[in-house]
Amino acid sequence: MSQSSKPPKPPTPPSPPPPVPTSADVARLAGVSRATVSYVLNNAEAVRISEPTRRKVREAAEELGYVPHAAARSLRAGHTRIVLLPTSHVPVGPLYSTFLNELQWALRGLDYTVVQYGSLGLSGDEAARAWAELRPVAVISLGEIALSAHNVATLKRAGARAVLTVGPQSVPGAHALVMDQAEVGARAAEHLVERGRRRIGVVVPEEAGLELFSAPRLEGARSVPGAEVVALPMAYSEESAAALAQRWGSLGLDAAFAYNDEYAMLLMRAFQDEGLRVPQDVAVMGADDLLIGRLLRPRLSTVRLEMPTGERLAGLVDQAVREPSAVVRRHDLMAAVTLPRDST
Amino acid sequence: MSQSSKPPKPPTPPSPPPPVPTSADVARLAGVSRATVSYVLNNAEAVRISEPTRRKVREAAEELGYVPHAAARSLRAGHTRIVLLPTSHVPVGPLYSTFLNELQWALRGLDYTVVQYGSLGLSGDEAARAWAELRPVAVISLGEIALSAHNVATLKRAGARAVLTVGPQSVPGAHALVMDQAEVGARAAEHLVERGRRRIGVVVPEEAGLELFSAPRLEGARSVPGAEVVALPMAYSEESAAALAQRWGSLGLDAAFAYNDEYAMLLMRAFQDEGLRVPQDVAVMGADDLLIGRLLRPRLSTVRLEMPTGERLAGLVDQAVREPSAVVRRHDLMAAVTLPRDST
DNA sequence: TTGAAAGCGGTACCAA
DNA sequence: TTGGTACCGCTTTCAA
Repeated sequence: MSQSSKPPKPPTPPSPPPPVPTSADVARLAGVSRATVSYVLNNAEAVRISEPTRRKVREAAEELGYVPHAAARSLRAGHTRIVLLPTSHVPVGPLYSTFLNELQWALRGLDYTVVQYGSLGLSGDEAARAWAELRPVAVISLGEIALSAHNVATLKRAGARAVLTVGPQSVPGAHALVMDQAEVGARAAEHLVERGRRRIGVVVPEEAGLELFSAPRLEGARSVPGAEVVALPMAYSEESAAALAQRWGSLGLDAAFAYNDEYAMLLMRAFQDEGLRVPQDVAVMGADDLLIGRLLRPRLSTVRLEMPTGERLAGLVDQAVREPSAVVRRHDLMAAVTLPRDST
Repeated sequence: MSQSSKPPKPPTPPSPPPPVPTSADVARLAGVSRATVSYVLNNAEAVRISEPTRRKVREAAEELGYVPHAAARSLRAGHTRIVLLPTSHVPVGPLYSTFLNELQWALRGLDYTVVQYGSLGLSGDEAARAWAELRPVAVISLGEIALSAHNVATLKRAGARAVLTVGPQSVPGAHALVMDQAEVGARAAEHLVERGRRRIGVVVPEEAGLELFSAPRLEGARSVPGAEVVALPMAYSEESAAALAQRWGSLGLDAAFAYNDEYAMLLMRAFQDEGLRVPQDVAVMGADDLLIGRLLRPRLSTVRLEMPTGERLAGLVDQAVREPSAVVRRHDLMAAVTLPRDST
């Protein structure tokens, strides 16, 4: 651009953001080559660099506040250490939070970079594409988005060495840890039948995104001999619970199995406000063994699904990444256990 | 490698993973140049490509299952659209989950890629470096990790155009949305004093990672004239609550302000099991206005901190990214409001 | 012990 | 309307 004339500047080009320091800048400042910088900062074993040089490089990097560019690095390397964890943040409870924590911790210990990718409102195809763009070495789908075989293929073609699904159903091509939600429903219904109940209302959340869990729980309950099951839609609100409790009498039911302990709590409260006694007039059962269940009076009977530890899952991921073919596509089933308390 | 001899293969080199398709592969298959592929797939406005060519390219991409490489793209572009959301998954409740959902949704609508980065167990420095490697255009710290001015500088030098903090304290260099946790404590104590209580026990969680919130809440309560405040450590468990309830009589207190509604619920339950009447013998106050607070009997009085909507925060981020200098470093304060119910 | 240079995948300028 | 090509930042042979 010519310096002789001074064209009117646009309104606010205040300061062109200062350029991000690169390894070339570090090299220049330290008076060495970019190669040397790379060797020093990565503690390359295969090459001996003199101590004075190392110091110079380290100081230069420090002075400039140099941080390597992950994208450039992985582009060159041809692969990443990213483990992608899709999340769609349904309020799924502290049990799940704790598990996520463990998992992230363990994966970081294995030198993976855990990236949670919010996929709320994306279709399976859109989500899979978006994830594939990041070239993750592994994807762990916790069942919050329904993944098709085609989606799994997309991810694998994009270099994913492992795709694990933890959810109600297994997906072709992926290593599946099947949480059999149907078993949760079955255990609950069996318990209620044992307690002499026959006509069971199963509370199904109206909230979107929970069908993957709630539908199999309902079906599981239906599959139990001796149980007559009625599906009861209910939202996670006091109003909805109150409405359900009010028409309860006309339903002719003697037990309720709620989607989880939180829905059970809402409903039990509403029952009590209606003057219904738990468990005499109506038995109430929850699921997931949340802490609140033990604090309620009567204490809430529940069904707990054993989760794998985060560490175990992290190990599974790592194994699959190292030897994708060695890991035969097992279906690890997680057991559901009944915890009888006072509400049934 | 020679084909004439057959050297013993290493145990399991089963199939070298098939290479990930690149835009060059698409170009080859479509019989065009890489440039053309780029134009077509990005719907470049500045260039007119014939319809037949477009179709050829699209079909080739489809056939190969081509997905662009985000790292390569952003390397070339010199910037990303990544908004980094550090998470350390303390079980912080549905209020927060909902907010995160809104935020992610709104940011995606603004064409940002939201990446949650699990930073559990990292120091501020380690975390800032790890984040900086991803070259996010913006970072939104929800206060789960204490960010120093130096950390903010690291991020900015790495190209972050906006660093927002939402938390109890403002950080130099960052645009801060200050959630004044002290105000929460103050509101609670004021309310209790109004109700004629003087000696207030403030429940402080023993769980790590909550100090950033709990300490200011305690101090806020201390600052209220007429209130004598005693700090009471308690873990999020029935046992801990029961132990506290047992020694309550010896403490000479007439009210409890718990860290949040969940801790309040635990404690209230333990009080009742000890035969203490709420609110006659002891007033109990929670915080955060969780749903459970309304389900308890007596209904739990609480203090609610108004969160900004996810959409508003997303807008703030976008504005800061577009015009970093235009956004003067405001301190947006979020108000705390008291919700008196039956437990006080 | 250190440096020069190629190349990872994609974009955009300049020519044709 | 399309193709050739330089370049983004980093790692890693290969030479010196």
